[in-house]
Order: sequence, then C-alpha cells, then structure tokens
Amino acid sequence: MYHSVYFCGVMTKAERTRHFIVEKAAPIINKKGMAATSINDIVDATQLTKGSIYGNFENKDEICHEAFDYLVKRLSADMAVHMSRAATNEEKLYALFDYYLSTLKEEHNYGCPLMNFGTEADDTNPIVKHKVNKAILATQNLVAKVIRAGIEAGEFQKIFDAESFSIKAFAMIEGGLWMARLQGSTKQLQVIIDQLKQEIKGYCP
Amino acid sequence: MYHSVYFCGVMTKAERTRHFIVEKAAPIINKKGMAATSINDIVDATQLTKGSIYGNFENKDEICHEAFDYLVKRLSADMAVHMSRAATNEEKLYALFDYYLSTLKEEHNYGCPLMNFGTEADDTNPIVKHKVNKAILATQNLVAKVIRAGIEAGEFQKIFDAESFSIKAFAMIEGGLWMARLQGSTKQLQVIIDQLKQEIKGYCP
DNA sequence: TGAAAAATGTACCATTCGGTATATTTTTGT
DNA sequence: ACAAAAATATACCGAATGGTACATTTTTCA
Repeated sequence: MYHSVYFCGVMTKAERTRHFIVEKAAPIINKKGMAATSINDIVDATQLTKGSIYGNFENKDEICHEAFDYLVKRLSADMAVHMSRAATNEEKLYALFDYYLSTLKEEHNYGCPLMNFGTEADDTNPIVKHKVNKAILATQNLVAKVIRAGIEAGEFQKIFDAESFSIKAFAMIEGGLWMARLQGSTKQLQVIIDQLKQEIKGYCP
Repeated sequence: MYHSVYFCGVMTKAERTRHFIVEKAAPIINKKGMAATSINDIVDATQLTKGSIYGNFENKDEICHEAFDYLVKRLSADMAVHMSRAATNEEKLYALFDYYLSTLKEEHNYGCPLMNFGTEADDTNPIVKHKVNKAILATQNLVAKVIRAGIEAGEFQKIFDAESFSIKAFAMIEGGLWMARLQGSTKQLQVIIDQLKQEIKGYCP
C-alpha cells in the first residue's frame, strides 16, 4: 500500500526535496536504527549530496524526527484504511489485528517504528521518546474508541472494559510483532491474535 | 539483587578481566545500544586501556555478545530466585510477573535486554538475533512448565492451555515493560499484570 | 625467587563520522 | 528571457571511530 499524502504540485522545490529525503531515509533508519544510520547511507539512498541534504535539514536528528513522524503518519493512515473497510466495530478490531499481521509479509518491513525508535530512544533521546509515547497513546485510544462505539451500537456487552483491553491488546500486538520478526515466523503472533479475537467474541451478546 | 556467578579465586587474570569488562560494559550497551556504545565508553567505564580491552576481546562484537549472554544469565537467575520463593505454581507465576514489574524500580534499569538487543539486531545482526530468539523461547518455556506443573498438581484446570498462555503472557509482559519505560509510569503495566492474574485465577478450580 | 609468559599501557593508524564554507547550478517570479 | 534567489554539488574540516604494533608491566609457575 502506497500513500502520497503530499501534493507535490503546490510544493516548493525545497519542500519536495525534504519530503523525498525523508521518504528514502525513513525505511533505512527504521531498519538500522538512528545511531547506526549514517548521513552517507542517506546520500546513497537519495543519490543526493551531503550539501543538498544539509541544505534541507539542520542535522541528522532532524531527519530522524521527520522520518519517525512520516512512518507514524503512514502507519495510522494504513490502519484507518483497513478499519474503514470493516462494517461492524467487531470487524474493525479484527481488521486492525490482521493488518498488523499482514505488515510482516510486506516486502520492505523492518518492524514497527514505534518499537524500533522507542527502544532506541527510551534512555537517550527524550524528544523521540515523547513522540513515541504520544503515538502509543493514540493507537490505544483508537482501539478503545472502537470498543466504546461497539458497546454503544449493542455489538459488545457493557462489561467490556475498553481501556483495559486496549492497553492489553496493544502490548500483545507490539510484543507479538517483535517476537514474530525475531523468530522469522508468524506462528506465535497468530496464536496471540487468535486469543485476542476469542476474548472479543466473549464480549458479544 | 547482585549475582556473582563466577568464582574469581580459580580464574586466571585474563578470565577475571574479561568478566570485569563484560560486567561494566553490559549495562552501557543495554542502555545505549550496541552501535551507539563506543570502545571509549567501555574504556571509561572500566578505567582500562584500549590495548587491554583488545587483548581480551577480538572486537566490539565479541564484547556485545558476551554482554548479552551475561545480562540474560543474570535475568534468568533472578527470575528463578523469585519464583523459587513462591510455594505454589500459581504464586510462582505471580512472583514472575511482579519481578518484572519490580525491575522498573531498580536504580540502573535500562529495559529488558531481550527487547533492547532484539530490536537492534533483528534486521542487521543474525548472531544476536539468534541469541535473543533462544532466550525468548526459554522464558516462554519457563512459564509453560509452571502451568503444566500447576495442572499436574491440581492447582489449575486441565483446560488451561500452557503454550498459548505462555506466548500471550510473554508478549504482554515485554510489550508492557516497553510501554512502561517509555511512559515513565508503571500504570499500564500494572493494568496488564492485573489482567494476567485475573485470567490465571479463572483457571483455578 | 627468577625467568618465561601473559596481560596491560602507549602511541599510533586508516577510515568514517557529522558537519560546513563556498562555488555552481537550478528554480522562481517578473 | 532574465536577474535574483534558492537549491544543490564540491571539497574540505576536526573529531571520533574501531583497531593494532609494540613497549612495559604484571602474573604465573617451576
């Protein structure tokens, strides 16, 4: 799935180049990490020169920040698309889980950026740490909102605790994705998602 | 909690120095990451010289590998201690969860090494990736064994699925620890552990 | 205790790092 | 089409990187 969030026609050259650099750098940084990605890696990927890159960004940190923002924007856009295609709130939750599972099969998947940037930043980079934290809460809120809408719509029983479940489900999915990528297998993540679905089914009237 | 797994009296000087270097380097690498930790960081922490360090290790990778092994050994030793103090298998599970929670309050806690090394290694370092994967499976197995022993002892109903639960619980704990460290709060991890305990209680006769 | 062996410290290497001054090219608005 | 402005390329900087050759010190064990 490809997203062109930006309207290249009305963008100035610098804006287009900035976006181009971020687009090329983001997957590299997500794969190798912020510290392990060098400016030369970005030079190679963009086929631009160091001067051009530093003409558009103040320093490497700024590129990392924008790369993270870009990856999160793409991620939440993709989640929204997949959930919007589901008719009921119950199915929206399943669609979200299945989307996460499907990302593992994508050609260039280097893991959840929240996980990758988060683990690297938590003890050393308060700016990125804060960005990740905001994205975590936003994702949990997305799940909680669907559950509450489902309760409202009579799909779920009222005892379904939206907040607790959204926290649990998010931890399971992030932990499961991490495990799956290390194991080179979706087996355990499948087990995790199956249990999430079973628990949701238990809250249907 | 401190562990001196090694018997310094019967160790040669080189073995003691190797162990000393690993002991000092491990927390730094766990905090900053393998790529972001320089040899000079290790020189500073050990008060040794580069020549001495490279006389004991072939290269930085070898230090990272030993540091990871050391952290995992300490972690599993600590887990074993805490679980051994519990009388029943049910309490052993609670003790394990509470131990994980308690690590967050330790003075020098930089997150679970499985998580930190795992996310950094998964796309770039197959050796460490393999080590992490082994440690994941070992931890899940530890949980599964306790559940099976609990079933055997009549503490848990036979429908308690040891394998599925151990996979789920591990993902929840790792995900929860990661979230807690980013949020600077144990609140969500507490919510997660409460749900784990509730689910276990549901399998008691 | 003393000589061989082992471990450590010193001084250095080539390379890569993030970053910049400035020349050159390209884009922009008229 | 043109000049001004903006963007890009070139060539470089000092510092830090992982690593090593070799002199010096410390262990080891007979």
